[in-house]
Amino acid sequence: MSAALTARERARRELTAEILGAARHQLTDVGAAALSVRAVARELGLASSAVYRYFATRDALLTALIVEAYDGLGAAVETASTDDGRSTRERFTAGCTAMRSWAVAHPHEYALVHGSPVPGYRGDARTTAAGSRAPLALLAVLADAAPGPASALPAVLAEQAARVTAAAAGGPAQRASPEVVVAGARAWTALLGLVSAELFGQLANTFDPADAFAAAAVEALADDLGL
Amino acid sequence: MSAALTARERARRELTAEILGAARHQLTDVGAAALSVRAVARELGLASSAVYRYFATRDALLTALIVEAYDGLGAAVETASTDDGRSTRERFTAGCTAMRSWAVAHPHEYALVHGSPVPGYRGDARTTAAGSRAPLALLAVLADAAPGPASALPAVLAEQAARVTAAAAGGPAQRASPEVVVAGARAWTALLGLVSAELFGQLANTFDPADAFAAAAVEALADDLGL
DNA sequence: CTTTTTGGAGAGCACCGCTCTTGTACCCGG
DNA sequence: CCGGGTACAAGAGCGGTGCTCTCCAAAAAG
Repeated sequence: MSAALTARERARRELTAEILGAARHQLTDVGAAALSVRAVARELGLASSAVYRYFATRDALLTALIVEAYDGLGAAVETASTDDGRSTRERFTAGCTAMRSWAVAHPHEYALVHGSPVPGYRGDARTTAAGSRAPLALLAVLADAAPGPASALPAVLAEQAARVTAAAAGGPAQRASPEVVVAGARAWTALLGLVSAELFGQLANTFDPADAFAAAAVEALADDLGL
Repeated sequence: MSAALTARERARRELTAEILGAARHQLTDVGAAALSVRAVARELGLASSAVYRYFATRDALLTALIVEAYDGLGAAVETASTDDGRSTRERFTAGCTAMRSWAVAHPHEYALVHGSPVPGYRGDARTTAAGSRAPLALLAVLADAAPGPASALPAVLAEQAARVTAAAAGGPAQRASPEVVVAGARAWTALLGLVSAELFGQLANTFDPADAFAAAAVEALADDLGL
């Protein structure tokens, strides 16, 4: 009964969406740190107290934006690395490049999810699920690739890798061997570092327009994975 | 004439140091986002307006803390990777491990310098100089190592690498070949990503106690560099 | 039609960064 | 040694913040 909504329920959904839209707009405009509930209310012509009927706290609003950002990043990486006849290496580098492109296009959203965490903030199940999309997409690409030199994995690492494949149940990443999971996680953190360094100004005065550096780094990442 | 200080100058220096100490204390306590000038003043029994005689703005106070953090991190990496007969690989992995240990011990300081930048903040010469210490220390270790497969560097990258060695004039990192500079920068961003992922909660539910993962990642980093 | 629920608006609390004014203590030159 | 200029702490205050409370109108439920 999706059509049988009372006027109130319709209004509630619409206003929730509008608040989220205004918050999104303000996020891309001034960043998460400067995002204020009062400004969102102002943009919509509401009293600030009214917004709290829809999002109990500023953090709840941020959480919704975090999920959106994770989903946007995950979708970008997934579509860029889909299994469509290309080689594993091409799919992997395309996924990495998509990750960087999305981050460059949405710097505040990227900072929101991969920058310093908000002081009192605790991620819940929704955010961790959404946050897994992008790394799992890359892991799915690697899942069928030959596991490089099968160095014996320490017990802790093997067990943690098993946790990852368990979380990926149902997806193609489930097939990844523990060695590949660990290598994939390394590659993912390296990619995070590459993009974060660029966006957070760590490359200023050195590899500043970072396109060439990022391209080389992604290729080197693929090399290191034996692709 | 360091002893010939007027009472005012002495008081000024002491109070500046005390303010910085209180700010440092509050930073490690509640993090940069929640650091407030008023709380610093409260901790010292001052009026908040008095603090502004010593630091013109909250950002100025943060800048001082940023320089401190960069210096602490740089010193840790430098001492851990000093040239004392150990192999290049050992010095490199020790430097990487020191970087992670420092970050784990000082999470808020690490987030301050390598997390999402403060909205309106612009780093000045002091911060960039201090910020170069740690990566340059690692580059110094790599400087004399054989440059891996000498893949022809794109012109942009070669020129940017030259900028790095120029900035390292006088230090041992100056001797690094462009290929080594690029490889070192890749390793540095990878290390940043590794530590950031751990500290910022990106590894939650997967490689959560990250000691084993970090150790494996650092070894892999050394492998990839051909050490 | 009455009662209950819902969602606005507005005032208010405690905090923030920062500025301005005011009164005092110090420093220095005559 | 003492008067003028200056550095400085304090306090009030401005405009902003997140969030809570009360109040009231409108919608839903009975």
